[in-house]
Amino acid sequence: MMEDDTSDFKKRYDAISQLLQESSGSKEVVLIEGGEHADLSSTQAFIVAKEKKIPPAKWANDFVTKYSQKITDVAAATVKASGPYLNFYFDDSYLANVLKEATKPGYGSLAKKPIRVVLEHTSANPNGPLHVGHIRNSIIGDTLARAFRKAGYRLEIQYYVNDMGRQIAIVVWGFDNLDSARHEGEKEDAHIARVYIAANREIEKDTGITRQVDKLMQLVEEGDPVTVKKFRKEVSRCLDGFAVTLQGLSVAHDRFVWESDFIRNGDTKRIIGRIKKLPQAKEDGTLALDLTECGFEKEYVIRRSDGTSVYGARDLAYHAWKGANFDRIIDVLGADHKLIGAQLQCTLKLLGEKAPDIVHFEFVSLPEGSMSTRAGKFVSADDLIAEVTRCAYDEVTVRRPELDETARKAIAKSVALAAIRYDIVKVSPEKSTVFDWNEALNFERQSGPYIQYAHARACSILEKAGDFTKCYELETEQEIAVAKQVARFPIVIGRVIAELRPHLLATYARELADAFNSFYHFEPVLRSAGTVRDRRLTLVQAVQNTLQESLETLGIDAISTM
RNA sequence: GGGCGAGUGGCUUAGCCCGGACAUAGCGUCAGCCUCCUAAGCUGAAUGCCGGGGGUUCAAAUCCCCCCUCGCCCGCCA
Repeated sequence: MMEDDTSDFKKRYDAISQLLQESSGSKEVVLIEGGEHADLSSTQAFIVAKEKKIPPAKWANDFVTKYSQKITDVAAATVKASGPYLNFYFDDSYLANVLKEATKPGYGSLAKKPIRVVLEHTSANPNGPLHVGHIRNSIIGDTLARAFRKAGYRLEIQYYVNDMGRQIAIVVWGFDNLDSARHEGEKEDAHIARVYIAANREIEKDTGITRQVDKLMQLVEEGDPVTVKKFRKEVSRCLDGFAVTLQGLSVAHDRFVWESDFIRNGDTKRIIGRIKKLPQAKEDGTLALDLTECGFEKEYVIRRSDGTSVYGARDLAYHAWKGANFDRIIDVLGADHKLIGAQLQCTLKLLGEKAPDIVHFEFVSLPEGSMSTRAGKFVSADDLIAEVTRCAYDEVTVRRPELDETARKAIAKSVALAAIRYDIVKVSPEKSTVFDWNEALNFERQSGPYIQYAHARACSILEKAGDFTKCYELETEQEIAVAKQVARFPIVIGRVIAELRPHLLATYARELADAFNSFYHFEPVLRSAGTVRDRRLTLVQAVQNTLQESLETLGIDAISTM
């Protein structure tokens, strides 16, 4: 297992960084990834030039003559000046060490940490099936969760069930008042959506229904047994439907936390009591908070004038509970929750509670406009999975006609999952997207199946090779380029965690596959002999293992044939 | 009106937080590559005032200011 703070790369980085600081006498040290130029690069010369009025290229040259030996001694690297740029090149032991680590199971795992993290994602209202917008939340959240576990954290994944919202009250009203029998073979969440859409149409025609819905909400907050039971029943049925969808996406939760529990157990009442005592509290029929110090113009309402709590109050109770049981809280939320999320963070800080880190993602819309469960305007995740799986099956059938149907179906299922998850996770969360069937059904480059294919190719080579002696001394440019990509994996895992940006891993996996494919076409493995064959097979094994670990962290099956 | 996010070749997209050496890749277009380890692949070509304008800097896609366009939010809904 790789220790993140003692890795070979980090050691060399730190040593070089130290020498740069020493030589420049500057507080600021610039040491960056060298990319195509070198293993590490520095533009320290420009800083020195500014501070000491020494021409940058001259300083860089002087550094090389004065520090070459020291660099070799402490970091096993050579340094060259390229004009004002300093380029550092690690010696052969670097990539040899990388290959040794990368061929071990679990490569990229970071040191175990005693930190307990709770990560909440998806948490969609149970009033209709998950659609392509919801699953952006699920996939970002699940990928992040997998990365946290890979990075050695203790993690619990939660789904916060909004079981007392207006939407659910509307659903319950629909079941009480409309023709609402389930159709033959209809999935439970789809059934609920149908009733929800119908109920909303009735509300549009007759606004008097709104009062009946309000009454239901009041009853549920009071804990009226019959009403509570009705709410629970429909919410549970919807969650059963979600479970099928989420399983199809390889997305798992450890715990479902019900919003109404925070009313029942008194937590909401207690947190309202604490909020009342805050200097920012304003009680005037309603209970509200003045959050101008956090930059919010409008008051944040906690309790209605009729004495009932709003969603925000329950959410505060939920987060206080999370804070009491975990060291760190992470929430994955849509961009529409930015304001409410910031208000939540601010209020928790005022209360002296842990505030969550919130990962926001922008909206997914359809070519014809934004999605709406109420209007029945959405592409459900179930339809997406079904359609992508169908296309994947056709594709497998064309490519591998010799396989039996069961095998082709199994591959199609994994390929479809890869296509969907990758298509969503590859885009940075702050980009709003328009759902595109062509993109979703594309299994070529920059897709999940492309990376799976590179992995399957590596598996195939290893299978045909049989036993071989490990050899860690690489030589050709292609081999070295691939190994350098392999080396980045633990660093990428670390960055995904630090920046809460899972798409970095998606980009990385694609780049590793690119490098490997290029190597594959230029350097024969099985047709080479002796140590050349051994070292290339060792490299293929490192790539196979790294791709497998990357894919699994992305929640994609690392299949060995396709 | 205010707040947040986005704007990168025809389309999609990385890089932006933390400024540096020819701006990442895919789709599409054009030209090639399967008697050879899986062609869901590889190679090459064309296509970019990195939304516009100022500024800071030796150096700006990246930092600062202004403007434009698009999305989201601004409820005693959740």
